[in-house]
Amino acid sequence: MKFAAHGKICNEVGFILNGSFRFFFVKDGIEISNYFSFQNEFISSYRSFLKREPSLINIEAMEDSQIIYFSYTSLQELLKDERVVLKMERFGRMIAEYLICCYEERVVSFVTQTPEERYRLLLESGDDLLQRIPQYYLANYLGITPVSLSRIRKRIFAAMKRQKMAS
Amino acid sequence: MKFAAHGKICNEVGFILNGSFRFFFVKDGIEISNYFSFQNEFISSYRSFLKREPSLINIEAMEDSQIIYFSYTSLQELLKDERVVLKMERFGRMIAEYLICCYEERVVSFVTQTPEERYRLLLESGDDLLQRIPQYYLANYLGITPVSLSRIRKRIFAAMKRQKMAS
DNA sequence: CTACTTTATTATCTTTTGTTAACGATCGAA
DNA sequence: TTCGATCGTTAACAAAAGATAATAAAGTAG
Repeated sequence: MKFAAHGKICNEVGFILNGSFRFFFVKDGIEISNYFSFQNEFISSYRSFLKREPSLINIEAMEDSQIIYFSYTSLQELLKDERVVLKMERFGRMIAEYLICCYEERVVSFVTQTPEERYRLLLESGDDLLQRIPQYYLANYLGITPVSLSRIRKRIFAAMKRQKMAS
Repeated sequence: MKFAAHGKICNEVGFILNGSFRFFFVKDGIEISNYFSFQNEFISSYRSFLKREPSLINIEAMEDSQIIYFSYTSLQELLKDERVVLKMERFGRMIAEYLICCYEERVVSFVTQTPEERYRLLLESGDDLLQRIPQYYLANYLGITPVSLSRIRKRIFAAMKRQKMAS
């Protein structure tokens, strides 16, 4: 299922009940995965939703998934009722703040860490991501090619093996 | 002037009246600049401000600057008054949404573009950034070293010169 | 189980980046 | 003006990443 598409205005904000979604771009005809969301998370091409501009990104289900969502027009309808304005403002704020925290950490990692460091930290965190998405998606997520990630893995696991031998 | 410091909780959200601020990390004793803000922009280590957690980033004035700001405690005070809750919710939402748009574009550029492409696009955009910050800050911002940026500039300007000769 | 497709690894080669150090250029203070 | 510090460029080398192709491993459908 496609939730958002490049070049089209994103008219919904969704909440994943179960399943998983992938955020990606198409560059030179190749898909580059950028982010992954699982149950109990909000998804949206939020910039497009807010600014009413064509989306930069695509969002697509990776498996059979269930979501609930509200549309931009239904949000506008709701906001005609004074009594719900406050709650919707709060709701919008919470979604935005949730997304900010995701983005901030991600930008930090790109500026301060090498791809190898990013992958090491992900390994140490034991994040679900490692189990739930294929390695070539993960490579994109880290900002490198699948081939390069494979080499990084080789380096890391060789080093771990040496450590084990020494102990 | 220091607006936010690594390891300390950020208690303010500021708005720049004039001047400029630099966001940076310290890694292995070296400062890595990550973002820059100028007049009429909001600044905050917003994740720290929201979550009441130690800041990951530092924010510091690059020149004499004037800002107005509100503190977390004054925000809490304000929110005791029912009549301002709505406006503050909206205000918080607008700040969060503003920051999201900055971050989203930045993450996209890291995943889909090479450092050279990022610099080329910045050149083409004619962004003020190019005039207002030194090149070694810009290098950090692009995720590379100053030496590497210098090489990229050489490549680009050599290519431009060749194009000019041909025409 | 086999054949086919997809994903991961490995190899080779080229390009780019990081690191370190040297060299100019620029700017401000003495 | 001169000294010193800072910033940008360049050079040389090592390390890492991209591109491409071949191979191995894993997963799927028949």
